[in-house]
Amino acid sequence: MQLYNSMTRKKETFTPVREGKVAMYVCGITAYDLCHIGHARSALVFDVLVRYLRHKGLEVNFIRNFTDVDDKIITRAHHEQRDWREVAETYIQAFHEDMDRLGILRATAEPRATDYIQEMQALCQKLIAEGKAYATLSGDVYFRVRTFEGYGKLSGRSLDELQAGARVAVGEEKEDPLDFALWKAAKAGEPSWDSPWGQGRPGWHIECSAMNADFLPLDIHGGGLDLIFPHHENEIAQSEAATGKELARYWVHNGFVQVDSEKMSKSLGNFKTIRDILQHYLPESLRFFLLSKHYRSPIDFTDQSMDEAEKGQKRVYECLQELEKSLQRAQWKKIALPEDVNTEFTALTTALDEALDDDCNTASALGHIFGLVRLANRLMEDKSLRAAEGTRDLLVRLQAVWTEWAQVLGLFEQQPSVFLDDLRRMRAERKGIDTSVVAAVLQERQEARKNKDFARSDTLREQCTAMGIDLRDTPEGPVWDIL
RNA sequence: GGCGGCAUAGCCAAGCGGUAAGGCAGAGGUCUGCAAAACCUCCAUCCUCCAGUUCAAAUCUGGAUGCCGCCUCCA
Repeated sequence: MQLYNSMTRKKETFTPVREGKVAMYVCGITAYDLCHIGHARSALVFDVLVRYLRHKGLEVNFIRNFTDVDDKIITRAHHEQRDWREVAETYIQAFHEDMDRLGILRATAEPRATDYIQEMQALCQKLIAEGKAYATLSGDVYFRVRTFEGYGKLSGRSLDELQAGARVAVGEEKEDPLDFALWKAAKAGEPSWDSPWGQGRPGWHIECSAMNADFLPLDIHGGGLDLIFPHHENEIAQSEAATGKELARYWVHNGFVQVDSEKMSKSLGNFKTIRDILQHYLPESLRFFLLSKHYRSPIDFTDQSMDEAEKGQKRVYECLQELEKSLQRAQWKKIALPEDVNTEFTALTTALDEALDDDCNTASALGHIFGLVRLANRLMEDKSLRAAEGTRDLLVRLQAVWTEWAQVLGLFEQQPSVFLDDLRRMRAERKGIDTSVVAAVLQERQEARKNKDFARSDTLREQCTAMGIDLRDTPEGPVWDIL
C-alpha cells in the first residue's frame, strides 16, 4: 500500500522490514483529562490503519502508550487533592470507555510510562556515557542536541532556526538553549524515583523511546500533526543516538479537528469531549463523520456535518435492511444478470480496496460504499430483476463484501434494525420529540385509514410533519422517522 | 520572523498529467388514497486569481490573494 511518510514528505510504498509483520507505535494520551474529538480522530485513524493492514494479512504489533506521569497530571492531582496515580488511572479508564464506544480496537500492548522508569534511566545513562547527554548539579539530565547530526530532519528545521527561537527558562542549567530534558530533578511534593542523579522523574520524550526500544526500527510511528515538533524530533534524537538504529521507517501524522472552523481549545470554550458529542449523536455517527475526510487534512466539526453524516449512514443501513429482507424471498427465477451489473460490482469492490490502499483514503472508500448501496437498491427495485437468481447471487456476494469492509472501517457492523432504532431515538431526543405522543398519533391515523377517512389521516400526517415527524406506510405497517 | 499545509458546485468531500467520485440540499419523473423511502433524469465546459511547462493541467512550475497549523503543553 501507499503511505504518506512525514519524514520524506511524500507517499511511499509501504513494506514492513520483517516479512509479514508490522511494528507500529502511536503516541497515546497524557491521562489528565477526558478525551476530546481530536483524540478520537487520532485513535480512529490508526485504528483503521491497523484494521486494514490486518485485512491484508499482516500481523500487526500495535503499541499505544499512556503517559501517566506528567506536569498536567500532577497539577490536576494537586487541585483535586488526589493522588496523581489515581488521576492517571481515572483518565486511562475513561479513555478505554470512550474509545470502546467508538469501536476503536485495543492496542496489542498499552504500556504506561511509569512501568519503564528503569529503561528510561538506562537510556539516559547510555547517552551520558557517550557524551550525548549530561546531568546538571541540580539533578536534571539534558540531551546535547548538537551531538545529534540529524536533529531537525523530521520537522524540517535547521539548528540555526531553532536556536533563534529557543528560550531558556529561569533555573535551567542547559549548556545550550536547544537541549531538552531527559530527566527532571524532583520538586517538593512531586512524584519521584531514585536515580543516579538523585530523586527525579522522566521527561516526556524519553518515555516513548523507552517503551518502543525493543521494536526498532518501527515500521510505523504515528501521532497527531502537532507532535512532530518537538516530541517526535526529540524522540528520534534520543532513540537513534542511543541505539544507532533508525527509530521508525514511516512517520504517519493525522490532521487536526476543528470546531466551527476554529481551533479547539479550552480558552475558546469550544472544547468538545467525546462524551459531549455522544450525548447527542451515536458513536458510529461520529466514527462515520471522522472517516469522511482524508486523515491528513483538517476536519471541521459542526452540527450540520454531523447531521449529514447521520443521513448518509441511515441510507446505508436502510439499504442493508432491505438487502436482508430481499434475501428472504422464497422463490427465485432462473434469470441471469446483465453483464454490466457484474462489471459495476467488481469495479466498485476494486475501487474500495484501492482507496484504502492509497494512503488510507477512507473518504474515497465511503464514496464507493455508496456506489454499492446504489447498485443494490437498483437491483432490488427493478421489477424484472429483483426476483432473479442472478440478483440473489449478487446480493449474497454484496453482503460478503460488505462484512469484509465493514470490519476494516469499523462501520455498518450492527444489525440494521437495531441501528435504525437507536438513530431514531437519538434524533427524537435531540429534537425534544415525545415518542409516546408519536405512537398515539400514529395509531389514530391507522384507525382513520382503516375506515378510509383519508381527510382525517391527512390531517394527522400534517400534524406529524409539524412536529418534525416523517411517516412512511410500508407493507408491514407505518414507520416513523425524524424529518 | 522561520517552517509547513490548504483553496473543487448552495454545503460537505474524492481527485496525485488524459479531460470533474460520492454524500447532503434542490428540480422534474416513476411509485403511492395522500405521502415517504427507493429508483430514473437534471444540478461545476469547470476546480481562488495571473502567468508558464505540455499534444494534454483541478492535478507540474513561478507569482498573487485568502484561510489554517507548527515554532511553548497539545491528538
